[in-house]
Amino acid sequence: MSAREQSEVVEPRWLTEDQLAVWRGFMRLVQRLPAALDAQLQQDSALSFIEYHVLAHLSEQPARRIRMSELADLANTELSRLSHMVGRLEKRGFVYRETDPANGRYTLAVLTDAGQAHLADAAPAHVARVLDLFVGALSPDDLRALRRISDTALARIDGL
Amino acid sequence: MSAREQSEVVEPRWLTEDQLAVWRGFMRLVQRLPAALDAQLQQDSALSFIEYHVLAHLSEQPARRIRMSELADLANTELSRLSHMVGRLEKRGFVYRETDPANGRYTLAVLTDAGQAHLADAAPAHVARVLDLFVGALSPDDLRALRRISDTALARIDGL
DNA sequence: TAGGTTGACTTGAAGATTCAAGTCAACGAC
DNA sequence: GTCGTTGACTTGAATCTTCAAGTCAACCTA
Repeated sequence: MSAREQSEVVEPRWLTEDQLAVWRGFMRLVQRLPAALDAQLQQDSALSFIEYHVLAHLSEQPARRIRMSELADLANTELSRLSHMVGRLEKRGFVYRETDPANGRYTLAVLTDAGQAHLADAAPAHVARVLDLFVGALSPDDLRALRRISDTALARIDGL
Repeated sequence: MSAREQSEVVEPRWLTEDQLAVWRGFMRLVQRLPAALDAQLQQDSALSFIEYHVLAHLSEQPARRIRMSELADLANTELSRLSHMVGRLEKRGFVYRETDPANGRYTLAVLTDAGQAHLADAAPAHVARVLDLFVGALSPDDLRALRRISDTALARIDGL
């Protein structure tokens, strides 16, 4: 690298007024929508939004079990956080862990009947709120646009 | 309310396959985009995403000061969380508090020169990442769609 | 097959957020 | 003017998340 390049000052890039307005609005949504869903779940079912998703993803797996690391990816969380969280869900009897019989390096999280039942209790009100607050307002065009926007951004985030 | 109504079972509502796919993708974005921005800010400037926004909003206010409750709204957080957060920023010398001289019930948060300087240091890399990961990929149509979607959802959330 | 490496968790402490109370200034009713 | 009420914070404890280490099984590699 040349001295010229080393000392080069990168011109700061900024958002246009329009971009900034959309960005701020979107960030408002990004903070407030999960908070609203959390509040409903917490009140009605004593679950956080992520705990709900952990149970929901588990219930969709064959034999209601899946590796911790895969579950962490599905639930959009780090493994450490998931480990603590599953520990708490385990104490409540909703989940238990077992070493993967096929490979001792992996741990499987398993949904219990009590966990499945709790999820089934929680789901209707949660889904209703998702529809009322967000998804129900999306037109087919909105759905297409949002899918495209999400996919593009997620690809960029994965590429970090 | 009649006995008929009291015992009425509400038919559960569910998401279509298409809605569910979009919703899951969007929630993935909602969790991962802030995490990616947090990581960059934390690494480069020892600030969380919300702390950054607190400083940014303060710097835009006349005399770089604003009521705690207004700041909480702008930063999309609860007052209690903001109070703890401002306490930490205060310890670092980025902010201080004073009772509103116009009305003793209010507290003003004030951005210090050190806070302003820290924000100015942090901003370019943060804005660059916002552009790279998200805003830069949005077409004018995307911007319009996203603004519409955010506004609709936020109106519904506010109406709770 | 012993020794080192990698990947998948787990753990405990430190730090942050949430929840439920508590404080305090201003206001309104009497 | 005193008394309750309201609204805007603040506080401390409980809970949760993050960070840095630690453990352990499987896999290389010599």
